[in-house]
Amino acid sequence: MGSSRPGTQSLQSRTYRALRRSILDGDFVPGRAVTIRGIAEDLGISPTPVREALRRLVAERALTLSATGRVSVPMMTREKLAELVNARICLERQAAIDAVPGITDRVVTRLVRLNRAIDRAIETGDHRRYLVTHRDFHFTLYRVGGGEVFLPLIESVWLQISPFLRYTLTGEHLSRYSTSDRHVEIIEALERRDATALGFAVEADIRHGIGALIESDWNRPDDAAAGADTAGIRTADRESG
Amino acid sequence: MGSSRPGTQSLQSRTYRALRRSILDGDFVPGRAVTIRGIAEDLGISPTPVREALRRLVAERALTLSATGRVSVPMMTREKLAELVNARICLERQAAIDAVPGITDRVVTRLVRLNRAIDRAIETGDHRRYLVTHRDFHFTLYRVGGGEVFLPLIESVWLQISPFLRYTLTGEHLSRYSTSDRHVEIIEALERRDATALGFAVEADIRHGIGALIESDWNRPDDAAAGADTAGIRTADRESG
DNA sequence: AGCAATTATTTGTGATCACAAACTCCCATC
DNA sequence: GATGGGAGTTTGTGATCACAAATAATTGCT
Repeated sequence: MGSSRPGTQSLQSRTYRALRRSILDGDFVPGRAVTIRGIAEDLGISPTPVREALRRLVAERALTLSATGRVSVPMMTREKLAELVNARICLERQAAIDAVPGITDRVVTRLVRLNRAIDRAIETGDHRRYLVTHRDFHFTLYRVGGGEVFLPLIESVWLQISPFLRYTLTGEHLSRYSTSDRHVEIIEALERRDATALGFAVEADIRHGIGALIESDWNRPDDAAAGADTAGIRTADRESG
Repeated sequence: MGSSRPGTQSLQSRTYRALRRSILDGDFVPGRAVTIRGIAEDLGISPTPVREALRRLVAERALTLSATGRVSVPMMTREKLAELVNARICLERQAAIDAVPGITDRVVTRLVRLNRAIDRAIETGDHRRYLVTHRDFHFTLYRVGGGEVFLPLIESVWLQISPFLRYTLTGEHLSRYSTSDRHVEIIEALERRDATALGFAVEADIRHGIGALIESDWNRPDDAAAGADTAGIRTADRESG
């Protein structure tokens, strides 16, 4: 209605999508404040659609709203990360299992190709491309059996984890803790249409990918937190709101 | 900031809470259109905060946004309900299990008391009070181990199911399919701090509560759907957006 | 009467504005 | 030098307005 052309989506929607993508791609630093007018100026639009896009991301727990109304990228705490991993396992194992009946050879082929793309990203050290292909691999699988319920829930969890990945999947970790071998297990389970094995493979993939990186980063919380206004992990930071 | 008094919450927040409560309490009829200006007039406020509250509920999947931007209470489909039940089982079983370490006698006592309140609501046929106490029972449990991750996810699923309960948990069903016996199993598992048994009890409670009602309503989809502008269940109604 | 086209109304979108709370920066004071 | 207070700036909130798309109502035709 406010759209200039009929085919064009709403400004609020496009803003939301742009911000969401930035978050998933790891552009948002935990703890950074996000202002409505700031983004509005960057995009050359009025504050109104930006406000709505931000509030939507807050509703999806991708961003947090302080008691004073300020929007910021949430901090990660040890407890929260543990919960997020639990939630990922819960939801994604079920989503994968639900996908089994709908799995075709075509899907498997695509997953194999995506897995190769992930390996390439790791080899070349392309962090951003790794995040994109890795995400594509998982959601391609979940979309198969997926409906309107599980996918949004899973996306919400991924949005909450994504800003934190900046501090973990970088440099040496990226090559050392390659997840592609776990993905191979997932693919093999899919080829056999073995739901039980698939569930275990997905759980192993999640635990391996996140769990290993928790320890690696937990033992030296200073190198990331030292940098300027950004802080990676705080032990227990109760937020109001 | 826009708040007239310092202690007062934002209008948008209060509007959101009011609408959300109405949805959970079953006041919203599936298929009904919700207009921004309509609610704004009812509450005597400007459209701005109402729009934000609605968009937030859309983000939480409590309401749907059509391609034209119109907000309405979502329709229920067979597939969607199955997914919602799966999601409830996934998330709530895990939330209950996570709660076990934090369970105190005090919590158990409160759950027993809430369970009695549920029974009273069933006996007196107070549908609204049943919904409130039933919800309170579950979330009291989940809040124990609960953090900032699982509870919002679970709440989102409940918001999606709630409008549909209007067509199921009414009159005869309310008394016939009493859930309190399943709640007793939950309480007993809690008293023994038996996480495994608790998981099964929660799953049984969810399957029993929803599953039985699926059949009962599925066999006669006309009595509810016949009424005026409201429609309860549609077999497969692909929505755009 | 049934149906299509046209008009009228409703409704969402996005911009702008006023206001107050929150934040920042600076300086005076201890 | 560190701390507390105060002026200036930034920021979120909510109201209002203009506009276009969508829906509803009405008219006109067959």
